Amino acid sequence: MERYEESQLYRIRHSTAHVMAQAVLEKFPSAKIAIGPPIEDGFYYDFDLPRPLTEEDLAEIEQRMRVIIREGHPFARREVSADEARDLFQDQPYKIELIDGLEAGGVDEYGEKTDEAVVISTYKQDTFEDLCRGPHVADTSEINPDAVSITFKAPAGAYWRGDENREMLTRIYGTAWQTPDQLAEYLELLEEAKRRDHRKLGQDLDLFTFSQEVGKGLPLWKPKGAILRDLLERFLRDEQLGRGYEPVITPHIARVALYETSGHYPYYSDSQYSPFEVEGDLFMLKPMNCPHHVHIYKSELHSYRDLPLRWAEFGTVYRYEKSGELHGLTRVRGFTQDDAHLFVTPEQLEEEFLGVVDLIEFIYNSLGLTDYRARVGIRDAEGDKYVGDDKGWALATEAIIAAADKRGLTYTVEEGEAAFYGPKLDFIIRDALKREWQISTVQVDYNLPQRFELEYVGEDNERHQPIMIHRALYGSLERFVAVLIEHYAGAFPAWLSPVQVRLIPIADRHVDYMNGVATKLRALGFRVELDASQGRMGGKIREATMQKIPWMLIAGDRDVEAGAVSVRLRSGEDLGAMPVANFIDYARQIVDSKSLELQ
RNA sequence: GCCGGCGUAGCUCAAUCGGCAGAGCAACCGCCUUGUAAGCGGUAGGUUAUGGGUUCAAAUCCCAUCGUCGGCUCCA
Repeated sequence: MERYEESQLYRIRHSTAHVMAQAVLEKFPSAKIAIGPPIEDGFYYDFDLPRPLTEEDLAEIEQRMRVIIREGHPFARREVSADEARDLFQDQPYKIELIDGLEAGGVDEYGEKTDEAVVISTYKQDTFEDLCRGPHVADTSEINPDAVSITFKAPAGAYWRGDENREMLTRIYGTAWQTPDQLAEYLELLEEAKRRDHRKLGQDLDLFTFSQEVGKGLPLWKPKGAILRDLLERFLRDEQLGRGYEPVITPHIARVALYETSGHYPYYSDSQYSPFEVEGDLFMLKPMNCPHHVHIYKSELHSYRDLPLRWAEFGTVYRYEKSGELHGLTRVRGFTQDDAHLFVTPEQLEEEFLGVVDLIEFIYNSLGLTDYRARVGIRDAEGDKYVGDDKGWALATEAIIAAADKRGLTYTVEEGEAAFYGPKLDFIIRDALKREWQISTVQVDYNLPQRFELEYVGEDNERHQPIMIHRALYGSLERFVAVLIEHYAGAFPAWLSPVQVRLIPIADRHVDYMNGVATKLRALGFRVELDASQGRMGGKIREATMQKIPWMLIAGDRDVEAGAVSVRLRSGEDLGAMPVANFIDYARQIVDSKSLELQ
């Protein structure tokens, strides 16, 4: 496949960014320009502007861009010396800073390191010349003015060079495509994402809520959301039991000293809540479960015959997130991990690691999350944020890559993505809208066992150090539920639906019959609601459909007489009348098999 | 945390230039007794996020705080 960076679309977007900068400078001649690269699905350009932008400004700039594009200006490249460049951009302090950097050969305009000899080049279209390494289209006529938009997304603040200690600039986002149809399709995708937004569906479907008085970033699970989450927990818990895991339970606070030993405290101090004093000792809310589990291990002497130990806990942890970073259920200040720690011998490492990968893939497939990729996160060169010796890191990294290869996973290796105590294998799923979410993680850890002096007695009667595998499949339940809500657009598979069956009597005289059906279904474990409210059947069908309830069972005189129900699916499909017993057989099969379909 | 937008009934939204806070849905009460995506009528629901200021008069203008949305950054 053609690399995005080499595609025509990339050049179009990069060039449109320049056109936008020209239009902005025409409107605000005193504006300072920073950088304007193409990004996934579009581009942006950062400006230092004399005043905040309004919607009218954006519309005006967009119109001006179309005019510039239609005029058909060529993009002219030229190479300049650093001094020439400084002269050219003497009124542009951000460009000067970039030029200085380029001259030093350190970084390119994206702030990335480069070893190549740096050639400073500019591109000029019409009246606008920008420091840029390109590439660009040959002429603005290659841009379709009707496939460009900058009004589709609000401008936003962005720090110069992403550094929160530097100037706050105004970032204008744009998108550009080759045809207006592609633009329309993209905008439609954004609309669909809005419709699927878990925050909106969470409210519409009564799953969860937030309260200012409780505190931001602290989700409150309503009954329908709680049952959904509980079903996911039960599903995994049962599966884990069948795979030799044992549950453990640990409290929500611990002494600060625990995290000093584990090494978490210094490394993650800015995402932890302030410690509090209890009887002269410092405690804190637990930011992670592993040190607790480690101490369960330490509570007795283990034999190699005990290993592997697989201990799992749905452990709630608390981490400080800056207020501006909170987002629905995906970024919260307290969340529950489906955490587990495996204590293994070196000989068991690969098999146990593969066992975790197998569980991950089983869960994904069960939920219809079939589009995912793996990522091996290793430490980066500098590495002052890591603990442990090189030998342990090398062993752990080799083990992960060997296991991933054996499993036949396609994966990428990315530097700087490791945990502070070890390398890891992450699973990233793509949801129904092709958005990526990092969900599962498996980590190999030689360090915590060392820091906590864990041991087991080997066959040789000597003390040995076990290796720990940290793993989470859902990651955080909150976040996972959010991803599922958006993936399914709120229409959960029947086994996960908070309400599986809505009973709709056609007239009041059918309510008694429906009560009997409800009792029968509930006794079999179905989650059932009877809509005995005033109103027409049509309205009740509409209501149940909007609540995305899988099955609507409707009964009037004909059904009562026949001991039947008329079955309608949320998709609108009418399965017609069937004896209640037949519906039960059919629905049980769908639910028990965790089918992703309703028939 | 920072930049910008927004905050009106449980939900979705209206209220012209600063001039009587309103509608639909939901809730509640009735009527209708219904056959596959909204039957009809009524009742109730508000310190317009909070606090201060300007004004004869503030949902509307100004300041602060809180929340929220879009980003930046980070995410064991």
